[in-house]
Amino acid sequence: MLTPSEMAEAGDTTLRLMMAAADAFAELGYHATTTRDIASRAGLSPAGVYVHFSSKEALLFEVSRLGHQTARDLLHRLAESAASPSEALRALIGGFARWHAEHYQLGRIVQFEFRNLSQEHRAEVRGLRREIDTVVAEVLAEGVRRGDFVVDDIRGTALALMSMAVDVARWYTPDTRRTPDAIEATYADLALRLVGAAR
Amino acid sequence: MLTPSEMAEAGDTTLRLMMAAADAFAELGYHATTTRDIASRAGLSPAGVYVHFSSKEALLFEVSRLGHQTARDLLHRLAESAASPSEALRALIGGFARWHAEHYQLGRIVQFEFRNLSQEHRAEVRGLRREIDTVVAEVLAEGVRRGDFVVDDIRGTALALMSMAVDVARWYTPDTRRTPDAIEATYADLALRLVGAAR
DNA sequence: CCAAACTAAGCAAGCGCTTAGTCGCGCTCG
DNA sequence: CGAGCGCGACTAAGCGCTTGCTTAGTTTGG
Repeated sequence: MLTPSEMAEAGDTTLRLMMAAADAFAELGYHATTTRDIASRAGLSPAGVYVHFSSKEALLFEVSRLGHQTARDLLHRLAESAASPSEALRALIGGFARWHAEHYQLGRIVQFEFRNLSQEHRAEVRGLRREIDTVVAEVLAEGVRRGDFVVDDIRGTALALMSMAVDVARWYTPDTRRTPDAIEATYADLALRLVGAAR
Repeated sequence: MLTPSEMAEAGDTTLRLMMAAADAFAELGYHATTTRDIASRAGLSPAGVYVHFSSKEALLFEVSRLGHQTARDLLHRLAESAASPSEALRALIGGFARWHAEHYQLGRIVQFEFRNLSQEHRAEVRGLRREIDTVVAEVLAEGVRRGDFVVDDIRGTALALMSMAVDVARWYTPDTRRTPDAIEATYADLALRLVGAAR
């Protein structure tokens, strides 16, 4: 019998492969990562990858999809549990920035490896991206309607807000001085400033 | 004799190679670009690249360095010609965002291909990056000193400001709806909001 | 006639992926 | 009950191809 932590470490081989691929893609980039590298990080022979995934690109797609779904679900949860547009925006941008720090590997793949997906897979992921953008745009629209925010270009402001949070994945590493806690707090404050929120 | 536009098109072969490489790296990414691709975009045989550059990485370095220097010089010019910290910040972030749209190929290489440089070349480019960050941080500090800006974390705010502008290179393409003009105006306004500038 | 710019041909290494088979485990059935 | 069978997980070996880069030679302007 395995303890829970052994379970998590040994895990299902498919999941272990996805974690290994996420690590490698984030560290080296998709094209600089070899299938042999992924296999050895997961403790398999080079051929072992193809028992679980039909191609290297299919593995990227599964990792990218998981990342997008996780991000979308996080944002939905954060938006729903907020009492006002101001609180929602704080939670959204703070939480999203924090997520890009804590899960910077997944974040990098989501944000920077999109172009390496096949055309069909890109189309599928685009749907998830639209959902993500919509969450933010709706909070902005509601805030403007209630007079809490002063924003002339909702889509443009939403884009800039997301840019701040997304870019965290580009510079964050575990030995960065700033903690995820501090990042969350900073970006939540900055977000409210960006929408001219009444304070 | 060549007309100026023919000069620019034919150009010096080294420059033509750098432009071809910038196009290819921006479109496909460094590792997905082959030296054969760069050569044919520049109208040379595969071997012709190595008359002018010792390796594919050396070519990336020259392109990256040119991009960093151009960006740094632009920011210096913009900061110097402004009469107040508010005007300086408007010019810096608006101009930087605009630059990342108009020169999104160079921008992508500067921001997203950094990790593919050799260790020595990374160190050299890091120096240029520090200069770029310092320009923004100094404008923020001066604005805070004069009481024009209200900012508690200067480095953190500078980082977020740059993130907004840098991220333009990730999503911008020539057929984007938003024009560089509109992007400049939007981001200049957003920058002033981020620092709580008196309006 | 020489140096610099360029090319045709190709080399060694590494790539994604396949093939042919081994291993071990649960299940049937005499 | 246990011999044997089927099957999914996995590997050793390697195939065909592309890669970055080199070599040996040709062309060309001064």
